[in-house]
Amino acid sequence: MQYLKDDIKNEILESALTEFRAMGYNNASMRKIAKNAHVAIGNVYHYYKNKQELFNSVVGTVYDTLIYSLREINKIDAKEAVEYNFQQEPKEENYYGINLMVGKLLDVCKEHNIELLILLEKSKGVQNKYENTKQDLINLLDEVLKTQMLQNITESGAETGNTYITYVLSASFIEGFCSILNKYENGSEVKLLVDQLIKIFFKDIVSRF
Amino acid sequence: MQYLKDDIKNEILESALTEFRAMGYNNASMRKIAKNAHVAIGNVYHYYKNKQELFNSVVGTVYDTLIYSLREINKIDAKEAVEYNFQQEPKEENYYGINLMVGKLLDVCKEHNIELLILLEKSKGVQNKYENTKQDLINLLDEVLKTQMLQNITESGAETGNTYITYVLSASFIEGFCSILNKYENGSEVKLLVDQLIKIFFKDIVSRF
Amino acid sequence: MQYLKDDIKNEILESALTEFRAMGYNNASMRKIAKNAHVAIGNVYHYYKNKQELFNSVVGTVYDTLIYSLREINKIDAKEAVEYNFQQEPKEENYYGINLMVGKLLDVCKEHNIELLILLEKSKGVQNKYENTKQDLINLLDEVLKTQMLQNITESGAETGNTYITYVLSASFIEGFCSILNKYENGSEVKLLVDQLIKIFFKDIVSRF
Amino acid sequence: MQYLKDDIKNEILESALTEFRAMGYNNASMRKIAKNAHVAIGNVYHYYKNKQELFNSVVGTVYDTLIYSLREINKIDAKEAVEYNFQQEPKEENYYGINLMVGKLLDVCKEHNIELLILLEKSKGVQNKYENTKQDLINLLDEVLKTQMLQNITESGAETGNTYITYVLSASFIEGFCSILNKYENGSEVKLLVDQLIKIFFKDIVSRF
DNA sequence: GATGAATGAGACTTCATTCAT
DNA sequence: AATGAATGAAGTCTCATTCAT
Repeated sequence: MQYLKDDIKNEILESALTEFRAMGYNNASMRKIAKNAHVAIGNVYHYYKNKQELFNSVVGTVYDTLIYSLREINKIDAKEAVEYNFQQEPKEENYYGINLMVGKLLDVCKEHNIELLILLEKSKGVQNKYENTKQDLINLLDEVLKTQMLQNITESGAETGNTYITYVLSASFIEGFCSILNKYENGSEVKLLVDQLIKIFFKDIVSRF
Repeated sequence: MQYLKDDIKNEILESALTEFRAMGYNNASMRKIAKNAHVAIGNVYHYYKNKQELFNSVVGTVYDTLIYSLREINKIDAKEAVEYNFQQEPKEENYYGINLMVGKLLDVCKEHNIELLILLEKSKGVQNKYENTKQDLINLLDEVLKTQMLQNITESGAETGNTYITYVLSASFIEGFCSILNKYENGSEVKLLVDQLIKIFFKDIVSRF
Repeated sequence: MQYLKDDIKNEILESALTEFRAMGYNNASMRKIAKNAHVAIGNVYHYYKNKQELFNSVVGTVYDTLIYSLREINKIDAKEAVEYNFQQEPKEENYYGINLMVGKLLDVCKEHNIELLILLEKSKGVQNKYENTKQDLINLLDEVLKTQMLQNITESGAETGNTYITYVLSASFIEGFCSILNKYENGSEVKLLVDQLIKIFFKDIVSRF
Repeated sequence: MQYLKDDIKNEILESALTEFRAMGYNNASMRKIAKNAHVAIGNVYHYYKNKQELFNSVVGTVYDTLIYSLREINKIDAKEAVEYNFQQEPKEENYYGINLMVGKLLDVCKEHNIELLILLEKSKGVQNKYENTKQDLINLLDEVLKTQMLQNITESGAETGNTYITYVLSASFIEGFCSILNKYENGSEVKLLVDQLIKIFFKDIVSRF
């Protein structure tokens, strides 16, 4: 019975994963989730208290580890971050701590691309913490860019112009990250592409302002 | 009477614009649109057959001109595009036809930031052509990058690696574009930021592969 | 095994008693009953065919003895009732057979206050005989009052007015009785209060018409 | 249209009145209400935001006037109440301010027997103020009896015994009141019976303790 | 005997759309 | 042309009851 029970839970979870990914939280239908899991609607509610908690079960773990990582990154002072990376990799691959941040991201979500994707792109309408994850991520990246990169640029004597540009870069970088997650489920392929994306975005970025 | 009728149509359109932008197609409420237009719900249906057609009327024109431009750009062979630009601007600002493409984008939508935004970000759930606009745009940009930029890279002897990276770049660039549209409604401010974004993305891009 | 089985049945019964009293028949939850009895929901249905029958088992005995008593009282002719009481208690405490009736009530339910309470106040929605117990009780009391008390009043030359007043008195007396059951579970305390209630209701009642 | 609209509202209201009276708030079905009003379920929600507000519309007015009266009665000090009545009626019809209280009750609800009945007997499960109306009424009456009647009894040297008896009397009196409301919709018939009930309950009550 | 997973009708509620006025 | 009342399918969720294990 235990075995069967887990089977059903998984089928529901997978059906939910599919539905949430396809429709987003708000437009996902509990009925459709039940149907595609070949389960009566009431049974979905046997395993998950409500839609919110089902969503929870889909993305909760990924969210928690993500948040934990973000806090870790926040704790590390900008300078330290640079030094920390310095000891591990050649300076020119450092790109202002982005590697650190994205690396942690990839570590914790290695096997949960889709969940992370849902969390970032399909959680509109959820009544709680999840809804703002993408914003939080963008804002954190924006902050990192502002405190580190912009400083370098100013020191170099160049004009930064409208500082909203760092937010734009953050948003577009996160989007690029998401489009990689969308395409590849294999962790190592994701890593390769993300590394290339970081390089293309941030190598010599000062000179392009 | 014709005049009055147009007044009402416009009020409905503006109300719809606001609602679609705020809620997206699926979660937009016809009742709220009617209410904010100070019009009875039935009267909305007098002017627009249904939600779909109202959406049509909000983004249709922008969509049509956008599509027309995309086709135009598609017609222009890669080489031509480069030459075409070459005659107008210094080569190093050319960035492989991106300026051309984005320039056309900005031209046609100069006064219709919000409509473009809705078209690109808020059309999930629309049952027709509109839903894929963003994809189409990304795909076109991807194609441009593949036919021009990748060729240059190959010629330079560098490794391109996974060619999906151009798609990723396209997606993230379009996202950056959208985040600018989201922030600024003033056309010239948008242009300034978009130009900077293009520069940051594509200047010396070959060397960053 | 027989012993164990009875243990479980009893635990279910007690849990049901609590739930029915707190929620009433309609809003009682079979799940909660099972949970509080530390028994699987399926096992409740092993012992009791359905909610209806579980209710049966909770109040059935009390109902049967109650009905039996009511029929007994009905059989006893009004005059006899008076005489019967006459031999046991001083006349002025007789109050037209009410003591007889309520006394029997108290006798049969001495140890089952709560069941009687449920039967009288919490059986709304039950699809059978039980639903009308309170009505039946009120009607019987009404009949007793009509055949005995009203006759006395008429003989005394007073006006009885609207004879529905006896029904009203019956209903309010039963309610008073219930509110006592609700407050006290101890049989002797209940008896004291009920006796006082009878006195307040029926002593010299002829003179108050 | 206005005429029609009010017709429908009334039909819904009457259907709701019937359903609430028969089933109580919790077990009343919005579908049944709609069906018996010959109206689509959605249309009920066009007129009334939800079940709660529909209930509101059924009993709200009666509740408000009732509460207002209760507060008025509370303001009047016990002694004053006696004197106040004294100037209007012969003392022996006074019965410790009960007439005042019940008279006000009857005044405000003269044409709304059923609504009052629903308020008092069928509002269990409502998530707000209404649920406790009957208790409040009983408690108020209990207070009046305790502060006035019990004092008289003590002065007379008699034993009051368990003072819970006043609560029992209050509860049973209110029940009698409700059973009258249940039977008669005609205001004057109700008044006659209620007056008789008061007399039977409270005339010479001291001597019956 | 015992378990609790599974079922599905029905609860309240929303909303795009239609239609009589 | 304009109104908004009316419709009903579909949304989330509950719960008595059944049944495979």
